[in-house]
Amino acid sequence: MSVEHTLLAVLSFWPSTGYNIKSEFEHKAAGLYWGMSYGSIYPKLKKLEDEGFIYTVEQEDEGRKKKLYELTSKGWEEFENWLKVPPSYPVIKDELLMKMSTWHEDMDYDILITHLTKRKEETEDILRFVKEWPQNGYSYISKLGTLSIRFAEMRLETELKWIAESIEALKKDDLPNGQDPHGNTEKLLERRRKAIGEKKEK
Amino acid sequence: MSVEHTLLAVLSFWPSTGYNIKSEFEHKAAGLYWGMSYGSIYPKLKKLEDEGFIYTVEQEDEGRKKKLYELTSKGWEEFENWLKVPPSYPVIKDELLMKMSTWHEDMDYDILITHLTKRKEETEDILRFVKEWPQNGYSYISKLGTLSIRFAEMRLETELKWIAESIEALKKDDLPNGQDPHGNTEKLLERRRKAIGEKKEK
DNA sequence: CGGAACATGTAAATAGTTACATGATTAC
DNA sequence: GTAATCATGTAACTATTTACATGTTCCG
Repeated sequence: MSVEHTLLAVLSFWPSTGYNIKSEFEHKAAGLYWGMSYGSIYPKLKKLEDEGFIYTVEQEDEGRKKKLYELTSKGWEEFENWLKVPPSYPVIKDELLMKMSTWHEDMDYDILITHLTKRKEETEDILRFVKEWPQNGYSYISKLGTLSIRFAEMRLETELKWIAESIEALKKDDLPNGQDPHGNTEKLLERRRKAIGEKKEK
Repeated sequence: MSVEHTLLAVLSFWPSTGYNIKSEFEHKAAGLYWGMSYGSIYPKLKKLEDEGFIYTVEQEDEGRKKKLYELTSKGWEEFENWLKVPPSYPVIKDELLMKMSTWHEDMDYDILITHLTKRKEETEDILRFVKEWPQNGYSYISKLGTLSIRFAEMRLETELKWIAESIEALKKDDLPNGQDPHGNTEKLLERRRKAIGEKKEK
């Protein structure tokens, strides 16, 4: 998914500066938008301007000088054509799931519980924000924006439910049965013991 | 999140080849793991070997010659230390949500419904896989793997529920009310009309 | 015997972040 | 007056993908 189109999308709401775009992304990272660094934003804005998708509305009058960018007709066209292109399937990179699914039985479950607890708190924070956002009285949220936020909300609630279940299962040592037709759990632990043992002998 | 640690994590299950690692990632993209290209995998495996985290177990005997990589004691240590590091918050890049939340009222909702319908089918496919995976009789899934897969399942089910609700709302034109204290919806449409209009005059 | 899948790798291009440089304005 | 925030930008680095090159083995 291209940074360029994300910038056009943000500018479609209202004319913005590079700095402002970055701040927008800062806490609205509930899965609807995602972070970009200045090192990406400024060069891309320049590129989009050179290509005629956006233009600058210099604002020197009110206080600070800043470069407000606005969509051109070409920019609106490009943006709307992009909206019509079927979106690619989302990319989710969740280190916690990766770590959890590769955790092995010779490793302390308590550390995993700590990871889950930390995640619980982070998720609760975001959920709190997501719930208040459409009711704070000042943010602009369109009808479809509300529908999108509804998804973020549902997803976060599902996550919290899963975290609670998982911590419970880990604490009670009441884990579901896996599927291990070839005794891989034992093989893994054996490979590990052998590898670590060989080291000790040296 | 580093590719190196992901490779160590995959190799912790069993010794693998570069080619094999890539295939593993191919359909288990249910959010637990994510894609990597050969252009990333092979150089990184070499690097990990040079640094003593993995070593090759040449397999010329059975059929094709291939380089099986296995963890060294140093590799196990690095892997387990990585597991203990608190995971960073997941990154979700969902183009559909981005498009939906920036969709505006002068654009045809039918196209958005098409996007949602496509997403529904993709999600159903993955959910089907995720549900069968721990019961197919041959894949190795640890107890914690089952717990992780459970999350993928819950998340996908939530997504389907939201998609159904959203399509319904769009079809009936029964959308939730947004929050627009400054008349931004009208401003947006006005800016757009003006931009497109200016073009026509030329 | 030919095509699909297995298997390894590299070079060039592209994408994106980090760290730095610079300066204005606002709030205390 | 000084620290925080607003504001723009670049250079160097790091990461990652794409496209290509090359060869083997399995299956029909």
